[in-house]
Amino acid sequence: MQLFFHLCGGEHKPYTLKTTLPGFESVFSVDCVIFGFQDGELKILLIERNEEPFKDWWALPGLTVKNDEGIECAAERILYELTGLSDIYMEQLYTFGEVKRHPSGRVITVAYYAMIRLTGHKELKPTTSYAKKAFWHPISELPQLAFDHTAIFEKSLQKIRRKISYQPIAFELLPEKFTLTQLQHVYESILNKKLDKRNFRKKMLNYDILKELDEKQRGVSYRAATLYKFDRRKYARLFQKELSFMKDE
Amino acid sequence: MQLFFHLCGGEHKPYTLKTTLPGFESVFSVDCVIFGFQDGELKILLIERNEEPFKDWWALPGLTVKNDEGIECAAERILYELTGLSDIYMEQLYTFGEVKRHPSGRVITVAYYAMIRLTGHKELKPTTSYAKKAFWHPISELPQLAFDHTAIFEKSLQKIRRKISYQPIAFELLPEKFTLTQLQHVYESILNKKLDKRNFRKKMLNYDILKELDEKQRGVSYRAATLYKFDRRKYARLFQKELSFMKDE
DNA sequence: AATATAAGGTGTATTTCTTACACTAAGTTA
DNA sequence: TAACTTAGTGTAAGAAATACACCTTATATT
Repeated sequence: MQLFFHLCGGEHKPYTLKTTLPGFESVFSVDCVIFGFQDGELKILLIERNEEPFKDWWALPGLTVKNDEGIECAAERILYELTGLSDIYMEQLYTFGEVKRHPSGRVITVAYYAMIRLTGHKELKPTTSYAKKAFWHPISELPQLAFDHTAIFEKSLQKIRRKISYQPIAFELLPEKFTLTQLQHVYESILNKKLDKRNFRKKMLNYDILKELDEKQRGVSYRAATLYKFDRRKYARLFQKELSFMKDE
Repeated sequence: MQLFFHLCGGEHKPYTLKTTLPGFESVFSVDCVIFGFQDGELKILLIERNEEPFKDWWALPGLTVKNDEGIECAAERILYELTGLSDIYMEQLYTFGEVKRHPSGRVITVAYYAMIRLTGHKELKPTTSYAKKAFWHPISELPQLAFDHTAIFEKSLQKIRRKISYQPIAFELLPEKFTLTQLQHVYESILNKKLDKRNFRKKMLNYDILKELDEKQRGVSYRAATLYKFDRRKYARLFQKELSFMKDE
């Protein structure tokens, strides 16, 4: 029954779990890299911590997994609490279990990444207690992050860079109806390189997974572009073949 | 301080952790899919369990992570205890955290996969207490596995199938010196499809990551093939470009 | 020594994919 | 109506992928 103290670990405990992390019923946590696309840039959602350790630092949103809760569910809970959204594209990224990654004791965290559609107006919910505020940060200029969160973020970026070349995840960041130029910008910001417009369109249309709509973009000055939709049916039909999107260089 | 019982979980406890899993100091475990290549087949190492639950079933080798032990280290421990090998290619696969995946309580497991060189003679060490024996099983005819281990295995296979197309993991399964045909057989058994001999060789040699040796295969009846070595230096030079191995169909 | 056996090793033509590249068209604003 | 800004389009050259069949060579057998 010494379990608790074992879990809290030996040599390094500037805080005990009991005092600093009330309700810490488990040493599993979930951290989440939430990607969004806004103003032509790839961004992630960070919170400003309201608790020790790393009070006032920026961090990835995270939670402790409840004992009767699946890890996946915990990840969905984070998203819901912060954004009010559910039914979001989300994948497990990696599990970080360095003995000393958390200064308060042994905390193993399972990292997820998610992609959400930012329509631009949608407000972030007033954040939960452990965070003062939550903000979208462009990935090109992230602040220093708490814990090993910088490493977690880097890993998530690597992962989506690879993934975007064989799975249609770019669409998760765009509104249902989008222009080819917007889509190209998503690819460009994830891959961090410029793509050729004509080649991009040719390739993308060739996959035959988009549906061209009768509708044009609205509310832009200058010529409006045609809108497209991602066509899940067509994609599913092709899915066996596993497209190779934008294999580049 | 009810922590322990929380962790052991609510509705489902045919066994208590205390009695069935002595020394169960943590609810993290590590399970490992260990791949080897033998007799032209891809195999994995399974143990026959010597303990409840799932006594007498085949299972992936697994361990409980110690409180002061990194997850990675735990994974290496499994390998070492079973095979006496260390310094092995090993990667994290996925974390399985379904609330009910373990009948004795909440056990979150981090799965790894490893690839080892089977020279054919090397004996498995007399196994540890929780296992009666350990055996190499061809992946084409696996028995039913304990817990959710079948799902873990399937995921590992998916992962290496993808990975082999962009990273040189096939070499991890072969002896240092190998023939091109052996290499092709590794690709074929991971991808589960026949490849064209001439195209395979052309492609593989084109990458320029192999070193042709002055040596021939020995001990075979019939014509001996030239031996090759994987050249890590050459590979590192090319690494930026990230080869696309055997992208098929 | 001759023959049979089994795997080793090689090249070419076709098609498909990738890349590089620049101008006209259309809608909006002043 | 002129100026601005983005939309939208095609082709040629090079690279990579595929499909395909036979001769060579080392060993084992007679």
